[in-house]
Amino acid sequence: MKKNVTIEKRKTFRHGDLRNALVTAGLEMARIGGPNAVILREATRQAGVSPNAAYRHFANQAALLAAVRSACISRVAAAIEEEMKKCHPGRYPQAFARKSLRAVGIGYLGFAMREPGMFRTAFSVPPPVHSPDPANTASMGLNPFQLLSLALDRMHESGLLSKKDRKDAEYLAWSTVHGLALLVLEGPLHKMPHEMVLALGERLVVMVERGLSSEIAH
Amino acid sequence: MKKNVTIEKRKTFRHGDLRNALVTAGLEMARIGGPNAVILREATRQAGVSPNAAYRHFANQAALLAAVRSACISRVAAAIEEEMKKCHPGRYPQAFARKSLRAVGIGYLGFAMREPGMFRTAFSVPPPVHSPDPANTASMGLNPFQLLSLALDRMHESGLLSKKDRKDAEYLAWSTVHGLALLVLEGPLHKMPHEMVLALGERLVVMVERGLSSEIAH
DNA sequence: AGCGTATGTGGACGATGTTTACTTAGTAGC
DNA sequence: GCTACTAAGTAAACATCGTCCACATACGCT
Repeated sequence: MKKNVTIEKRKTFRHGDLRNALVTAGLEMARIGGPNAVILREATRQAGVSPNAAYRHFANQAALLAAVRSACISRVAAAIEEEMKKCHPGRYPQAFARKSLRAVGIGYLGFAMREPGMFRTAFSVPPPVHSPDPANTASMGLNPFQLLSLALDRMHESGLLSKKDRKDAEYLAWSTVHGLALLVLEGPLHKMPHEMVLALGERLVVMVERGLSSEIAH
Repeated sequence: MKKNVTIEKRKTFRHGDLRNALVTAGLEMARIGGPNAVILREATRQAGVSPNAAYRHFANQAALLAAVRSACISRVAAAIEEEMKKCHPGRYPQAFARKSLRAVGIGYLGFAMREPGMFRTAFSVPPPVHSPDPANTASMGLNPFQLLSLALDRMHESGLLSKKDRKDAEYLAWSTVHGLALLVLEGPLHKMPHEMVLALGERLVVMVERGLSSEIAH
């Protein structure tokens, strides 16, 4: 029934790479069942090791969970990057800026839909995302928050956003997509069909783009 | 050390109101530690009853948690109502509509800041909020989602929102405030000062109001 | 009065996180 | 190359949690 992928009974007394094995196992559990599903004992089991061995690498299960969370955040960042790669700076900086902002929002939401467990794990309880912890980044070296900032900078530089409106705009923009994602993943919008979520996502980023700037209409 | 407030050793064999006592105990635990902190055994302990007694009133701990969640949602609705009571329909329907929408957003966010544990408990995993379960409502008989709908209806009726823009607007608006609340409560914005959160909340509802309608500027 | 049943009790099981004490083997120093 | 240090894994135990089973109690209906 249970396919223990990783228990190929090692022959060395030392595992060699236990810390990583535990995080990997935890990541898979998070992927399937969210943050509450990352069980310390189960991780050691999958690594083919006694429960206590984990305590040589993590202070407690919260520490393990924190490591798993970092990994999840990196995945989010990677998903956003993937989306951002699709937009190139052409001759119209404003179009580029808009596309960048949209990429962040859609990348974020897309990941949430594709990997609900990891997404929920990424954003719960005490993540030090704000401080640029390299463990949270993907290939560009930016965490999701910084990727969003980048997109907003492009908006500002291209004249789409005044300096005043640019300030703290990441919080507003992020709130929006994050809220939709969580309402769908573990909230009352639980059974909303995927395509509708994505359609709402499109409307949402438009709303953000329009709503951020105080220029047009007061 | 531990003040067991409610264990006044009953003399009747029957508790009389155990179901309620358990929910109350659970609510307090949720208030302090969020959904993960509502422990079935602890609830029975506080009610001065053996652990299994709970199973005469709830199928399992998930059922208890569901009841607690409903109570939490009611509190959210009550907080929103409180805020909505402050705005009266005057001679300017549009002003009334705007104030209503703002009331929903601010009431929601305010509750999230005041009662983080209950708020997090209210919106996690499988809440049947969508169906108008009377257990989720407050004095007006409306759950948070319906209160939001009401405010948006006022926007529409007063001409601030076209029929097209009105459609599904509750999802967009809700996403926004909910996202900010969760980012602050259990996300990366964990240590943001309260006043800044509320200031952002103000900007947020403005953004929603401006961003919802496609009339002005496309 | 008697009885059915809703309600509460006691004891047990498996699972989890965590601690304490012990074992093993890789490595650094002489 | 031997030895001693120490990082890494093991074993056994404990407290807590959710849950199941069998049993006890007393409320309220006939």
